[in-house]
Amino acid sequence: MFEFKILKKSKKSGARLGIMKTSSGLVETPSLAPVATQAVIKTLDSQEVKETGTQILIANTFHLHLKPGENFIKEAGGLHNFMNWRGPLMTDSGGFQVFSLGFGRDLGIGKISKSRDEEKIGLGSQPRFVKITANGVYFHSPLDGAKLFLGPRESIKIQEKIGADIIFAFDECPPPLSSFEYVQEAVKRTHHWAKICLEVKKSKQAIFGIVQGSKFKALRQESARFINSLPFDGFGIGGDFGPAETTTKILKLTLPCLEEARPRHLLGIGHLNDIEKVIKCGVDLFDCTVPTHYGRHGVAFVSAGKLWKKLNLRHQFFLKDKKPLDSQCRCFVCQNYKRNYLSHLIRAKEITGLKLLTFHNLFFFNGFVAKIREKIKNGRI
RNA sequence: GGGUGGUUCGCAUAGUGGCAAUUGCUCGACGCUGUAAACGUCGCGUCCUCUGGACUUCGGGGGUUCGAGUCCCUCACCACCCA
Repeated sequence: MFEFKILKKSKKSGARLGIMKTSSGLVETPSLAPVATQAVIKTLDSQEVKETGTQILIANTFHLHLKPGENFIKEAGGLHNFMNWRGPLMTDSGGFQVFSLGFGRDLGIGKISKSRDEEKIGLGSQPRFVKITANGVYFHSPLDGAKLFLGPRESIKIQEKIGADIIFAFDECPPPLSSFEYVQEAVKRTHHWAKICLEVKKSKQAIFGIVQGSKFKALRQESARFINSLPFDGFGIGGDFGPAETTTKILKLTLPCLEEARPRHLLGIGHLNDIEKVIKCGVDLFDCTVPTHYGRHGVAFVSAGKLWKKLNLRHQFFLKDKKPLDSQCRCFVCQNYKRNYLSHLIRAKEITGLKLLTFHNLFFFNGFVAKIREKIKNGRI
């Protein structure tokens, strides 16, 4: 069962307020999907994740295939039972690992352009440790080096066994330093794979097709039109969008090529700076590791008047700071603990420190998005 | 009193005669956007005109040597063993 209902469309921007119905419950959109790569939000249990206001999680096909393996999850009663998360779940297809374990690893870069880097990836380039072919991708397991192959058929089979409510088509996430020609080929592969994913899927899970095209407007639009022509339940928009300032430009050109009635999930974008901007472009869902990842690295996102700021609790300075992490925040961390203690825990590498910051950051991000939903409702954006 | 081993960057360590000198931790700075991520990169004697240069270092003092953290003598301290 899968439905998406748009409750309100903004008159001031492309923002939409909606409800996504899945077999496991509702998701108010726009929403953040925190990243539970290994069927867990690192440091938190499912009950705690719920208490952060999280409505939907995204787990990872590639990593769960390696460990514990989809068959174990299936035998455990599917991902929901396995991890005791009763709400909506998605699985990413493994397409991001084509990048992160491939060119991302080779070049030591993330998927977002940092500057106007020169294009280093030309047509026909291959990463060192990953081989990309027309039918799929050969990987080496980051756990033990074992060879493995993942293509559209494999990814879908695995995702069916894992059993999330929403699954993603297998795609290739091209690196930000790609040339036009390289991305063009990657988009072709992704489109070819998208069709296969739809053909082989037998389950009743919802499936989202992924739009690629990097920073190239023509490719983005072509990809959006193509993916839109296929009977996907929703859309993922992946890859990079060039330097920060071009992200919204590209989204504004891409999203109108997608049927309005189907939800759009922006893959892997969700710094606080980006969230409102992308929602105004018409994004309904997005996932991002920033709140959890930064939390474990000692950084808390907190209110600063109407805005926000980052606090790096690793700094000794905070050992003298007796204020709550965020005096405007109603989460249990901010109700019960002070910055001096949190800083101590982080500096002492205590696991509870990582947990408390993870909890707060997720609570903060979810609250941040909830406020944006309010703004759409009230016609303020 | 005798013997043996030790004394190197905040701590712990590596150092064969050519070293401002290893590694780990601590400390500091920075970075993390579909998680190879409780992680990574860099710095950590002093100073400077800082992709390089100058100066001062390896418990103290003396010696051998072109050159000593490394060899010799001596003193101090620490550890263990024997009285």
